[in-house]
Amino acid sequence: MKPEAIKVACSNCNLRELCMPVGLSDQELKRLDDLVTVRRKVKRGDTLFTNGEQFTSLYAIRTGFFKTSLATEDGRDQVTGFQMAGEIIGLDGIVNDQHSCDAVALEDAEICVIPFEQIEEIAREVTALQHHVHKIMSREIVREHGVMLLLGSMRAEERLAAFLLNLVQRLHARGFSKSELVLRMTREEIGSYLGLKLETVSRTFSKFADEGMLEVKQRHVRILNTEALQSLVNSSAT
Amino acid sequence: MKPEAIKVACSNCNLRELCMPVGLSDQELKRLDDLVTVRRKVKRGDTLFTNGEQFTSLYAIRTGFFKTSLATEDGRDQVTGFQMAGEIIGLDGIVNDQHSCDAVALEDAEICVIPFEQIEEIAREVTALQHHVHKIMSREIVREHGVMLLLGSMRAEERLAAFLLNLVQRLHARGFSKSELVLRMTREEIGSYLGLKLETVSRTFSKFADEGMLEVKQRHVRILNTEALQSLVNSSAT
DNA sequence: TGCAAAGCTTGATGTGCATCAAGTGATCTG
DNA sequence: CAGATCACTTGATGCACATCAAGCTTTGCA
Repeated sequence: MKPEAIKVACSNCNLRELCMPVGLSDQELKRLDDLVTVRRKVKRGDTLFTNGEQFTSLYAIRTGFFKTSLATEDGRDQVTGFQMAGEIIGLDGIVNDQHSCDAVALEDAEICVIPFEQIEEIAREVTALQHHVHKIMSREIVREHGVMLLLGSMRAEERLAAFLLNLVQRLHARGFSKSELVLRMTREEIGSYLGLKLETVSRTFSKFADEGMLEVKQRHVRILNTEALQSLVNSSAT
Repeated sequence: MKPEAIKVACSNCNLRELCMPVGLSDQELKRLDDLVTVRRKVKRGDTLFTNGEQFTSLYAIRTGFFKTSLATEDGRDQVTGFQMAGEIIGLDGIVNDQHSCDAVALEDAEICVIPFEQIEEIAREVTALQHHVHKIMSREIVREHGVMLLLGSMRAEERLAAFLLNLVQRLHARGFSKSELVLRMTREEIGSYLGLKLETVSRTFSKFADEGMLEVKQRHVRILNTEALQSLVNSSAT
């Protein structure tokens, strides 16, 4: 079955309100359906795009889980984000017409391919889409500010607590539990994102478990004391 | 003299090519002139906008130097960037219609106020402006990826070297020296940006000077060995 | 212009996280 | 399903940077 054979339309997508503007007229919705013509499956471990690759499209995640990361010639590797259903990736590619990071699926995923030229074309006509695109990009900028705060001023425990709370909050917004989650990434990937070594991540998980804040079984995490985690995050700074 | 009394127009601004799209027709340029109707002076130490303040406009820096920073209730303070002439600030405010960081002038500055609603309106008609706005936001996202790499994986010397090279490169693009610069910010602000304490910043400056890579007299810095700094940045990662 | 405050440097000491290392438990694959 | 690989945990040790402290220089303001 060719990808085109799947009925692809934003108007009947149950993730629409996550990745597209709401409150559109029927006519505007119809315009929107022109945006997405191709869906693509990405297997776990495969890349959606890589650094240096030509930029043509943004990608809306329908299912699955991604990481984006930056690799330098000298062997550094920084995970810049983890993305889940309803989130948009690829914004880094706009400025130079080529992607500047890698996007790798951490579990089997399905994504909507949204050619950026079409986004711009339709955004000129549909004000709500135009504004939505601006908001998505602004949101990413603000998110990264938060990561800078985390990397620049927090200690290991605070970083991991903030990370877990953020993850669970986003999952909750998608209908999952407020307190239980399955990590899709390794300790090393968490560490890379948080500016820590994998051993430190592991130790901190153990410490949280010892203190009764978490239950940790490999990648299964249950949060037992959200408040305690929260107060770790906004506590004691210099 | 009221601000309006100053002749304000992008079409005859010598910074145009830094903050606005190039290659426009005369008619498009005329449209662009509608964008900026107000210039504002900001004294050193004054804020251009603050966290929580309603978002209405982006700001193009004509002269002067700014820092943006994030302050949390618990006393953390993270400098998220330093901005100079030709750069645009305020993008953080779009997503929630209010600013999420503070922008403070580090020297007397003059900025162009660009109401965001007008940007969106004109961007619908002038494709080049639309694309330009997207690029500016994407560039900021990519820049922050770089900062994440720095904060997440570099040691103190590497961070400071990367910081200095970035600053001097941006200044050079504005016609200043490739090797000499005057820092507009304190050691503490540099430290906040780089995730270091001011003492560490100071010591690292001294170390670079001892090794003959820099000449440092307070805020006056002369780079004596760019290559050495550069090779520090892309060296020895784990 | 003179004093206070702010900014910077440098030294001594402490500590949070990295590094090195070894072993166990999960997961993949032929 | 057996062996190999990968992921994770935990302990011992080391080091880069933070912290604490003191003195110096520059800047700003009465």
